[in-house]
Amino acid sequence: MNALAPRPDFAALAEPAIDVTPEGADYETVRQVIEMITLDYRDQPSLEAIAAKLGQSPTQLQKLFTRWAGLSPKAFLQAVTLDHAKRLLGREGLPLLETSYELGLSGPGRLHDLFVTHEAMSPGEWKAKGGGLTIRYGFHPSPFGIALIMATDRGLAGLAFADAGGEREAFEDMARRWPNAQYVEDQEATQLYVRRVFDRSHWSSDRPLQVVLIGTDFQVRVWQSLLKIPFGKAVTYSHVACDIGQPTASRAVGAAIGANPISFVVPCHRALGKSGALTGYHWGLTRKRAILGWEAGNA
DNA sequence: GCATGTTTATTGA
DNA sequence: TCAATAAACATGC
Repeated sequence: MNALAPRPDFAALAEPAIDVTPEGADYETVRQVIEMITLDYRDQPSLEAIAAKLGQSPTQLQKLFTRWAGLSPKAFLQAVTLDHAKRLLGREGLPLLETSYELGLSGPGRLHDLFVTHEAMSPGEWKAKGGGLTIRYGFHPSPFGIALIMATDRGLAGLAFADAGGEREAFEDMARRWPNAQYVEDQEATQLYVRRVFDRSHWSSDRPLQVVLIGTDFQVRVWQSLLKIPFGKAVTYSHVACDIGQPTASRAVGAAIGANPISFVVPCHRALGKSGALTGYHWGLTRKRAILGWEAGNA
């Protein structure tokens, strides 16, 4: 009774059913710019050279990028350097994590930015690997590429990113986590979440976003810890390890963070290596840079 | 390069 | 089926 769960028909998945927001359309361009300047940082390509490669005029590109990130390309680059990252990490100890915050499993977690109430699955539900669960999903344009949203009737359960053409891959990646769940495409249901998550003007404590954390006990503890990191700030993997009371488990923490199913909402992008270096990101280091830089520009 | 903790895959009864 | 064991990791010295 595994692997027999009906899989959606991707051929029928066609083009985005909703209108593409400017930000959504821009990301592809932005992504290429970031990739280019970070990969070839050795011989820092000029804005002009980059624009030429993308077939756009330098001024146009400059404007597009600034509108997207809130930062000029140059400032953006500075925002993701080691030097800046160290500043984000704050002074020694665990400065960000011991803020007033109640850890009750389904209590309203007080977030600094995106207000979220989280709820963990019971061990039994976890063991069922999604069995008996109906998950509605949909693809939507987002400021960071195509976003795949997955939701149960108890709240948001998954958020993945994909570049154009990678939708199927992203779906498989997510579906693997809960192999026994029933998947139903429902753009209408998931669209609500996209707006809530990616439009900061919709972030409010009045109507907190409802999310469901589906994972092992250890993973859920790590994710809850991540939720305490304020917008535009960052911590190291070992900070998180200390916060959950296992200072030597930083590597395990890394693994758990990597398994986080709700990227962006659970800010896995705000975890850095101790040196301030960006270490890894399930959905691509370039995207991690993009999100971090975007937060720097919108802080 | 080695210690580290958790999860997942593998093996052998 | 199940437990013991090994291998894989978004780390940190």
